Amino acid sequence: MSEQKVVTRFAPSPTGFIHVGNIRTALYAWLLARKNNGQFILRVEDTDKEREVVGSIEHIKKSLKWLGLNWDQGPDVGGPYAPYIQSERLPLYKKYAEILIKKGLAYADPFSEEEIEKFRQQAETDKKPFLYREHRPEITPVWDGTTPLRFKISELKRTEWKDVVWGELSAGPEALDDFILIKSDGYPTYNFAHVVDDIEMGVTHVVRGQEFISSTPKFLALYEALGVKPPLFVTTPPIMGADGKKKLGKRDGAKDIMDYEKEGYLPETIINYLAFLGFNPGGEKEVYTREELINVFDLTKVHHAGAQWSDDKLDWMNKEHIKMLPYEEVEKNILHCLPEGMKNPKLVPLVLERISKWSDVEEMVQKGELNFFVEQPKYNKEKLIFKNTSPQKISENLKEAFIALEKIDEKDFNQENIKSILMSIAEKLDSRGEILHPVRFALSGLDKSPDPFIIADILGKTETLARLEHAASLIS
RNA sequence: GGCCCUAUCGUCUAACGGUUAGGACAUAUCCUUCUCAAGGAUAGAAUCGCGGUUCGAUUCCGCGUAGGGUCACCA
Repeated sequence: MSEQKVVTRFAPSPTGFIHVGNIRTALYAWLLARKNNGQFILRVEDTDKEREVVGSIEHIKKSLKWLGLNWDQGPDVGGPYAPYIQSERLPLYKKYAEILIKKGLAYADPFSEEEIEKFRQQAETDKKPFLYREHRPEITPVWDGTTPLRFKISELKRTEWKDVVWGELSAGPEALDDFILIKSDGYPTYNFAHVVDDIEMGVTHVVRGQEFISSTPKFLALYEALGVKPPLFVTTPPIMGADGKKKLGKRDGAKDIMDYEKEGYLPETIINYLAFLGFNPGGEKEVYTREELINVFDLTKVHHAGAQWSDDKLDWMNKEHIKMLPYEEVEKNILHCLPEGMKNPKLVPLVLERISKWSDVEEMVQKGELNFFVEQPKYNKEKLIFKNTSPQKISENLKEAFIALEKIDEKDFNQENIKSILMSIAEKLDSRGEILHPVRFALSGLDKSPDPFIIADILGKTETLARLEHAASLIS
């Protein structure tokens, strides 16, 4: 009756940054562990020393931390199965290799890389899948560690297994091969090392992308050879690029997850969006907090087909998450993005409704959309004219606006009062634009801008009146 | 090429044999408005094809088609 504790892991290799595809797998593993009060392990699979990129472990940890995917065991925090870096666990793989050798289930590979390459090319010209086992030597030398150690598939059979997400899966005997356990450089292969570690660390749910489905029969053969019951397999669907139909990978321009931080997306947005790309709890709610996600996450509702990435929807979702932030938080972030001289809380509401992510603020500034705040705009006087209204009329209206606004007390010079007073004038005209347009243009100098009331409020009484006066002087 | 997997609006998805096939993003129109943004409303838009099973198929089965994955001393 003892309930098995859920143990999941995220096991990246330090070959650079991690992108959304990697992160979603990590997220599902994390959600699964959190939902079940289990353990989430971070394990570094650095067995390919050639592809290793310096600094990537730190970068990956930074990415996970930014997203709040905290790990219970791993490189920094340690844990009962430390170390959590595969290159520091070499003796363990050796030990497992010895067990297999003793059982007669592993042997030294006598072929050179060139010879194997020839076999492979032959298979290709024959249009057949390459299987090493078809070249398996009769007599194998004793393994001395200088050549690869291969796993000996003992029984060629159809493999059937159950995946938590995909259900019943199977593969023919051609999926089985004498794969390499330990490379000639002494490091284990992924195929071997991850199985050993998952066994040692008591991983209950192996969460990974569907690119591993086709090698699962090999893993199962290895579990069988070691006499260990395999864990549950949780296979996630791929994420497709936004334009093409290809799986999103680094080659197809998949971005570093930290780029999303730089662009000003909230980590909650990334988590939410990623969780829903390939999973849906049912119902019509789409914006979820981290805690809500943990609650509703359900492996049986993870999809099988790939889903296409959409920046549009991501932006929309980020807006939704910004709305959920306390206002002080929003203000802090927007002010942070504004350059010196523009760091004014009054600009925040105006900016807020025009952005979907923090970096949009910088874009607004760059486009000059906020320049009206720091300087008297320069423009041609023709721009003040509203449609067919005569310059005389425009001039009169500007003066009338000036007089009306001048009457407002300095301390009452706010959006509401400005609006009511200007609108009362506007209503009497043939078209409200006859006054609203020149006033707005006099204040902003922009074809497209926020309404004149908010701009006047932001500029303050003195500056507002000065700009109206300037406009009137241009046109008269 | 072998093996494996997948298939609902343009996109993300809901509907665990019976619905006018629902929602969201995007798009369009309208309202609000001098403009833009935001907000509100409305609209168009889908079950890949062909056969079965069934009183009834988006849903189950087969075939086809299309897409994806994989076949390393990479993970």
